[in-house]
This record gives sequence, C-alpha cells and structure tokens, in this order.
Amino acid sequence: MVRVRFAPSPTGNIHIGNVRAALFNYIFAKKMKGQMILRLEDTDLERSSEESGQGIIEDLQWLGIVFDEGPHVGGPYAPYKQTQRLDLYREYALKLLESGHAEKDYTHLENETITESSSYAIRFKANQKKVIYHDLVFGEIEKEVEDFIIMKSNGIPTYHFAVVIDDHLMKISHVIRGQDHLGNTAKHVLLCEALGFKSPIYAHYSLTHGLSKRDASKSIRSLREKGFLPEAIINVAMLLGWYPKDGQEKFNIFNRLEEFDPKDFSKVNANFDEEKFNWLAGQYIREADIHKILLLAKPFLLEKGFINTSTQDDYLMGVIDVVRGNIKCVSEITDHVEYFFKEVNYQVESVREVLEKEESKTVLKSLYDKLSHEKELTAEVFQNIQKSIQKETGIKGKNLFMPIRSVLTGRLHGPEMYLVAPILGLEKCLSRINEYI
RNA sequence: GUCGCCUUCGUCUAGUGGUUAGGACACAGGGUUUUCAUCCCUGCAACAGGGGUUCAAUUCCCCUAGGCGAUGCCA
Repeated sequence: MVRVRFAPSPTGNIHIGNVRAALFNYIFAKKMKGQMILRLEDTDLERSSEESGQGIIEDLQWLGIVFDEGPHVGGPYAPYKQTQRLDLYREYALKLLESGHAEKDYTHLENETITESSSYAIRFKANQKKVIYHDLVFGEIEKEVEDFIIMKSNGIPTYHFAVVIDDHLMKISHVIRGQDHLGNTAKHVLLCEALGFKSPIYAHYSLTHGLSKRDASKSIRSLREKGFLPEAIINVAMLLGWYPKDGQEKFNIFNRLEEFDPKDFSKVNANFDEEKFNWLAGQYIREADIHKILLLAKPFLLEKGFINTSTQDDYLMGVIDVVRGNIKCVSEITDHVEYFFKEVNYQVESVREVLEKEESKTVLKSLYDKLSHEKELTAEVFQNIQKSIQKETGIKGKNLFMPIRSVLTGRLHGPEMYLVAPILGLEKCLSRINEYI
C-alpha cells in the first residue's frame, strides 16, 4: 500500500510553490490508489498556529486536495500533530541513548554547573559516517553526516528526528519533498538504521525561485480571493517540476495520472514565470463553464454596485462571455463591464474628442436612424448597419468604429462592438446615442 | 569554509552518440472589414567554458565557472 504524506509546519499560508509538496504527493497517491496523510509539524512553538493549520487544510481542499488521514479527520495513526506525539519521540530518543547511538548534550548551559536535574539535549552520533541512498529522481546520493541534535533541551524533537519517527509509525511508503532535503535525507537514513526502521522510498523535486514566502500575492488564499480558478493553479504548480511527455502544457493532471511518475521530476531549480501563469490562468477562464464563472463573478459585481440580487442571470452571462477573453481571474471582470450596468460617463478626454468630431456626428445620426427602424438587435443586424453606414457616408475604419464604441461604452477599448451592442440592447443603445445628436 | 545537487532560446522546458536541437510564454511582424485584447499565421532566439573518450558529442567522463541547497536545540 502506497502511503504518502504532506507534512507542513503550520506557520503561514501556503503558496503556489510549496503547494507542490501536497500536490505531487496527492497525485502519486491517486495514481497508486494509495493513501494521503496530513501531518502538522508544529514543533516550532514560536511560529506555529492553529489558524495556519486550518487555513492550509481549507486552501488545499479548495484545490481539490483532500486527505485520508489527518488532524481534522483522524485516522488509525493519530495523533497527527507532532506536539501531541512528544512522548513517542522521547521514548525513541531514550532508546538511542541506551543503545549508545546518541548522547546527552549540555552545551546550551554554557558555563553553568551541570547537575543531575540539568536539562539536556540529545545528540545523535553520526561519526562522520558516509551514507549512500537511492533517490528516485537524483539516483545515488553519497553524503557524510555530522553529529546532530535530535531532541532539544526543552523536550521537543528536531525536525530530523520527528520526521523519521512519524514516517515510520505512520507507515509512510514514499517521501516526496523538495530537494532542499536532499542532503538531510542522509541523516534520516542513518536514524532509520539506528532505530531498526525500514527507510521509505525518497523522491526529491526541484525548488522554485521567485516565490518569496513574504509575497502574499502568490498565496493560495490570495489567488482564490482574486478569483483564479483552482484548475489553473493546479496546472501551473504541476508545471513547476513536471512536464507531460507530449509537451502539452495545459492539462488536467487528474486525467493523466498514468503518465505521472515521480522519477520524471525536473532536477533543475526553476524560476516562477508569472507571465506564463497569467496566460494559463486566462486560458482556464475562457474555457470554463459560464455558469461557474457567473457564480464566482456575482460577489465582485455586487460589491461594485454593478448589479443587485434581481439582475438576470442570462444578461450577466452574456456580459461575462463577451469580456472573459480579457481577464486572467474573475475579479478582473469589474474592470471591463461598468458600461453594461451603469450610465456611461463621457468625461474621459479622449472619448470626448472622438465624439465631438463632425464626422462622428454624421456616423451617430445615421446609426440612430437605422437602429430605430429595427425591432431586434442581433450581432448580424449590427454588423449590417455598420456596413451600410460606411457605404452611405463614406466614413470607414477607425473614424467609423470609434464614435460608435465611444458613444455606447464611453471607452476606446473593448470587445467587438457587434458583440457588445446586442447585449446592451436596442433601447439602451438608442438612448445613449440620443445624448449626442 | 566544507559537503551535496544542478547547468538547452530572455523564461519554463522536450530531446538525441550522427536531428534543420522541438514546443510553450514573452517579444516582433502579418492576418482576423477600427483600437486594446482574444484568436490564427510567420519570425527571433539556446546546448556555460575548457579538456578528454569517440569516426562522430549538446548527449559519456574530468576540470573550471556559475546557480541552488545543506551545514540550527527552524522546518
């Protein structure tokens, strides 16, 4: 049985870089029909927090990463928080002390006199031993290990110790983690040997640069609040370390589990490419189910006061569909749709300039005249009208289209007018034009 | 400092002992009856350097340089 785990320290939000630890393990569990375990490594008492742990669980759930076992759902190897497993670590540490693999360390007392009751740390005696282990991605790794602390003088285990004990006790079969642990793994292998544990199988993936922990804008929480789609984030995170063989960069990994293999992880540290992320995110917005975007967009539109609860969904979907090609996350929709909901404000200088041209008046008069003879405004009707205005007035190109765009939207940029106008509707178009003729 | 890992277009990458070294993002040009954008087409652009091994090296080996990581009573 494959059992993998995501073992974050609950000290902040997860972002698009470190979500890969959860994602890669989860994908592997899915592929192998194994189990996914969450363990909170909260032994850094200073920085760990309950809220952070909860936030991580929520963010992952939103992405579709769920756990078979963990502090929030329980499981046969509970507890799943390291601060609740302190007795366990103590027990194993004492064993190592007895077997001579470890010794007491009083260096934290500096010049104080050591007595029977003095607190002590426990140091593992690695004796410069050379360890060779196999990594699925990097192959044979050879590393000499120095002595290191396994229990702090406050009774809390260090990461290296707790991780080995827990992975063994929780029957973790594969450890998939960042290559910042490539060297540390030798320590873990040594500890396993000393404790008589079987080492899990290791796979280390490359690190990502350009994603500072301090940059909150790349946290999963923040991306979610901006209305990025979770599928896009999963896709981008996958690309940070793994590429499908056919080179297809937009993909749903859950449909391609067969292809996924940790041994194909990239060995090279990569830079996070925000441009590409934005591009991919936009692709997902364009292809998403319109109802889904509608649901996500409503809160943003309500907040801006563009709509109210009685605004028709059909109308909204039309609006969303016509502007979705210009956004990468749903929140950006509010930058593109004001004129569909509010009266147009013609104060923008460049727009006024267009409208005040003599040619523009000619175009708009003709447009008004033709529109007022129509009963129903469709894209085709609008296109035909534009053509006949051109034919009759001889005005074409920019001089033809800009006044129309300006009068109907108050902007110089936007989607094709023949798509915009039918959504606005005949009545609104006529009244806006009427203001200028 | 010591130890470990890595090094293909600007960026993310595919790939091979003999290839026109492929794709994507970005960028540039063109097209889609106007603009921004979308979409389509075209173009630009890479095997870090030096030694080997070999008939042949981007691919294998060594060295150098560079990058990253570890070296904590952080995880």
